[in-house]
Amino acid sequence: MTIEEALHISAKLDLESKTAINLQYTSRLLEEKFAGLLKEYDLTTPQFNVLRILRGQKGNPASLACIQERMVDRNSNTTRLVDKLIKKEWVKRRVCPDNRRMVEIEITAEGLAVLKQLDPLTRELNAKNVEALTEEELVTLNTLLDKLKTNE
Amino acid sequence: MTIEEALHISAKLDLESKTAINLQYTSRLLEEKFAGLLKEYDLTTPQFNVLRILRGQKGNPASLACIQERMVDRNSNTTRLVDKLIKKEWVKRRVCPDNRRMVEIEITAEGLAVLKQLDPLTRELNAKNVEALTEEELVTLNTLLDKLKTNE
DNA sequence: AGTATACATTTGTATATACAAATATTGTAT
DNA sequence: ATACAATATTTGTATATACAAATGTATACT
Repeated sequence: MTIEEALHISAKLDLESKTAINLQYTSRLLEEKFAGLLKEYDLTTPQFNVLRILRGQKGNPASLACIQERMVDRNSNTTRLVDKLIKKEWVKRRVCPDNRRMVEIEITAEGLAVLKQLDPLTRELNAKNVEALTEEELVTLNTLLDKLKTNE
Repeated sequence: MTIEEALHISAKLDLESKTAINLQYTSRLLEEKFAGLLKEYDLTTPQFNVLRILRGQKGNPASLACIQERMVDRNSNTTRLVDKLIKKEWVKRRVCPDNRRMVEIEITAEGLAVLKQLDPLTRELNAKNVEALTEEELVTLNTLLDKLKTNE
């Protein structure tokens, strides 16, 4: 399906705009499916990302600023995002003893268990979402996306 | 920049997950820049998309359902989205005379003027956002994205 | 020490979004 | 005609998000 078909665009778009729009549209399709899976586990995408970041810390706690820095999604109000996860007891928070301005956030055993349960499911869904591409095409796509990001 | 670097991921991801995440992350970078431009013109991304869809109608009005169908973004509550645009006088709404359940939405001259003003700016921004890729690479990227969408 | 500045997080508030239920209109079957 | 289902939109409500201002803590300067 071309992006013109998907959006019912008749006017001819320049290649650059077409690519930018296509990227966002395609991404949105994947995001929605992913959000659907997470919802079954009472998680939103930003919440899931926070959990994943915390697991990546391998035992070390992370500050709020650290989490924000690594979020894929818009990251405003990480405080309240973490509040939700605390209420579910998937993370815990304490004031950093060395610097009481900072806060140390850590994933709990329950949080790790949820992620562990989700791991095969997210892997499976991701695989399904990109199954239209061969391995070689996946490598190419990754390379192009990485190149795009160097732009910053 | 690889996606592992961007997200500070040390664990090795399978190629499929990596690609899915990379796609969403890269897309988000573009989206944010685009939203920044629109904001200067008091527009959100969904609002901009509605205007663009209406312009694409070339004079024919569109129903709410028609707009929803064509939206790139999540499309819940198109009613209130259109309300915002009406308040700015960039679109107008009237009940469809043939079927009074339906509503006919049309872009105004002011709305068209705003889009016209934005056209070169969005084109320029899109071009800048993908400038790291050659024309050939852009074509390849588009092809891969189109292929990915056939999955539905 | 006292004051100003920078830093990290939290809170207030306005707006946006998601989801379900409600409303209004039309089409269909009896 | 009447009742019932289908369609298109709107509204209520809870939650999420964005942005700015506020809070509390640490650092630097005099």
